[in-house]
Amino acid sequence: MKGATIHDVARAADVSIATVSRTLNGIETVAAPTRDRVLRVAGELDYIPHSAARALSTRRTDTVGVVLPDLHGEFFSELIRGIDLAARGAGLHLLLSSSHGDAAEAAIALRAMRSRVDSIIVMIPSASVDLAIAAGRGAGPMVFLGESGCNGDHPSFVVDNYAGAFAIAEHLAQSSHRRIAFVAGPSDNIDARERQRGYCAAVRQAGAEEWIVEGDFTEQSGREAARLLLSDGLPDAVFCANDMMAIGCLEALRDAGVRIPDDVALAGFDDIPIARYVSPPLTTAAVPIAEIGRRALECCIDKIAGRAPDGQRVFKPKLVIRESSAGRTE
Amino acid sequence: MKGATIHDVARAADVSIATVSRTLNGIETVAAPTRDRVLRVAGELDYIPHSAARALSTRRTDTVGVVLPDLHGEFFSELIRGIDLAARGAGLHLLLSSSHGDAAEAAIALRAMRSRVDSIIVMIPSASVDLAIAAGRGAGPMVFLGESGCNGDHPSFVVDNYAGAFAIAEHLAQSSHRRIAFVAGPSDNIDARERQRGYCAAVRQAGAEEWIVEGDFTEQSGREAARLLLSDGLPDAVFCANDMMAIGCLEALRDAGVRIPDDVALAGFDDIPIARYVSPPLTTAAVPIAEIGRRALECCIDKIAGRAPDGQRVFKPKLVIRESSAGRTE
DNA sequence: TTCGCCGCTGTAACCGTTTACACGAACACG
DNA sequence: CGTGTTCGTGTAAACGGTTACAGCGGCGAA
Repeated sequence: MKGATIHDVARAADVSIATVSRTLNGIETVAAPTRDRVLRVAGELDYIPHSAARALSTRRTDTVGVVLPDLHGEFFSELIRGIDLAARGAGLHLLLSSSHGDAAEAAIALRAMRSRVDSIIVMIPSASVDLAIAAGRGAGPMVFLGESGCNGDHPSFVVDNYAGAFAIAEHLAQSSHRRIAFVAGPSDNIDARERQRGYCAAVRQAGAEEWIVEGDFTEQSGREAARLLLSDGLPDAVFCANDMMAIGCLEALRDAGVRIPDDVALAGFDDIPIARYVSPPLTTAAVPIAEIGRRALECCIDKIAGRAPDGQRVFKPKLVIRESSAGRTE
Repeated sequence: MKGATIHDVARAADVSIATVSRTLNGIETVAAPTRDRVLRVAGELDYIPHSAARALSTRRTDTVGVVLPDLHGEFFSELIRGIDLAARGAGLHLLLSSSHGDAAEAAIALRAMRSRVDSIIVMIPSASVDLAIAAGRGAGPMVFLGESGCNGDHPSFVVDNYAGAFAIAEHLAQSSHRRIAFVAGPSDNIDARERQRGYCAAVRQAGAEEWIVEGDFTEQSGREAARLLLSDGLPDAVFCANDMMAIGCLEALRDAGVRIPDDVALAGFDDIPIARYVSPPLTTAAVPIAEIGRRALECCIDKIAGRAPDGQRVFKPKLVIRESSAGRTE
């Protein structure tokens, strides 16, 4: 009931614990008959090596830590799925933690993971990444998700937010929308800032004016932005810095009787699965979320093995045009 | 760089490792000046006890394992969020694993968790739960999610699928829909079977006929069910065994020019977040997913502490009527 | 025969904690 | 001034593996 130990196996197979260990780890030369006997006995006793004991001895845990700002919603679900896929393929375990957007909480989570993992995938929402780097020190190689300000001395997976946002804003401008509003993300979020930069550049290029409304990536803030726009006089198009805000915006505009895309065109960013289901389906910049997760985990594996260089891997989002912006043709 | 050990702290504070251990664990009587000195030194060295060593010694890992059929989509995201919330509140870590719906894979995951966790939350999709129970043996108390056939010798959190489905079908029947089709879930899934039973009872009570179409809980299967219904002649209402299928159904019907709820009323089950966003918003049976996750983890804590009885905790879903079924009033 | 080598196996040290037990000092009490 | 108690601390034995090193039998070559 209490789990067989290596000593139990050794006794039952009439060998020493060293031989059992060698057999089970596949390494070194163990005589065939001995090996077979050990394997048989281990199977019969349902022996599983105690992971803590092994970790203590080998300094490896076969576990990767994952620290995300939140676990809620489509985006993170998709990310975790990609990470899990790669992890189970490599026989690694996943230790999960969320920081609720708080850098201090993230630091605590990272510290707590120190001896529990071989490597860490971390996504820090705000620009204050130094705290995290300090906290994660000693927990093995760290891999960053998102533009995080670590200056190239760690691997990081980033999205080309500027290019994606530029493409979206350009697309909106091409459909003869002159007045294009932008609902921004949190000001301390680098991804959000880059998207705003892309928007500004495209709008300027099209000879239109910048029109920026505050937001914080939540559906609720999208709804509030829409109310503000409704009272200020509607633009021709609204570009929200992420899909969740676009959905909030969509609901509020629809409730106010605004037709999309006929009265106002709408676009988001990320291409979370919901984006296809809302009505009308949302134009957005598709980020390969699950693939980024998978690649990040593979990067951890490489880092643990000592290969894998530092520096950024940039993913360029794909413009996905759906009905929310495709209505007007002049 | 390599992480200070308890010996380093002991040496620096000029005490024995036993005193350091006692100080840091808060227990026993350590003289105040000694305690202060140890704490100060530990802080200066940024000492964090090695979790594997501690686990080996105490046989506790402060970690709870979570094994789910999948990590994809709204339902599991919400569930994990609830679990995480409770876990971080209790200072516990989360070891995550998905079984991809395969009972054998779930068993592997459970075995691998044996010495890594103090307790396990497990959701087994199919009825074959015995394999899992055998595999999880020795990994601490197990808590089940969903109707799983463990006959009361473990705690389990289940939804009253029968009552929820009955309520939905009754609601559809009350709106003078006579011909109500049911899109079923996988036949080896107990939740799905119970929902079907609830549907059948309500339809029989209303004096209508049973009309069952196959499905497997995926959006795709919902779409196929809709095509079948379109070719067989449409019913007055369609009740899908979960929201994802209802969404697939909705899309396919809408594409075919069917108006919802005017031509056909539609309902799902679960109340995943998307259900509110689709157009028209979906009538469904609301399951408190995140709360179930939270309660399951709290149950793990209680089980570890030796309290917490076995047996089922039943959650009764709440009927949520939205536009997809609210159209017709005769 | 003797020596060296090789293939296989066992012994024991180590990984970093917790904790039962022993021990010494201080102190109250008869 | 012994003796028993209490308080604070140290010593050492677990916990369950991995692995360097030693040992041993058999075999080929000198």
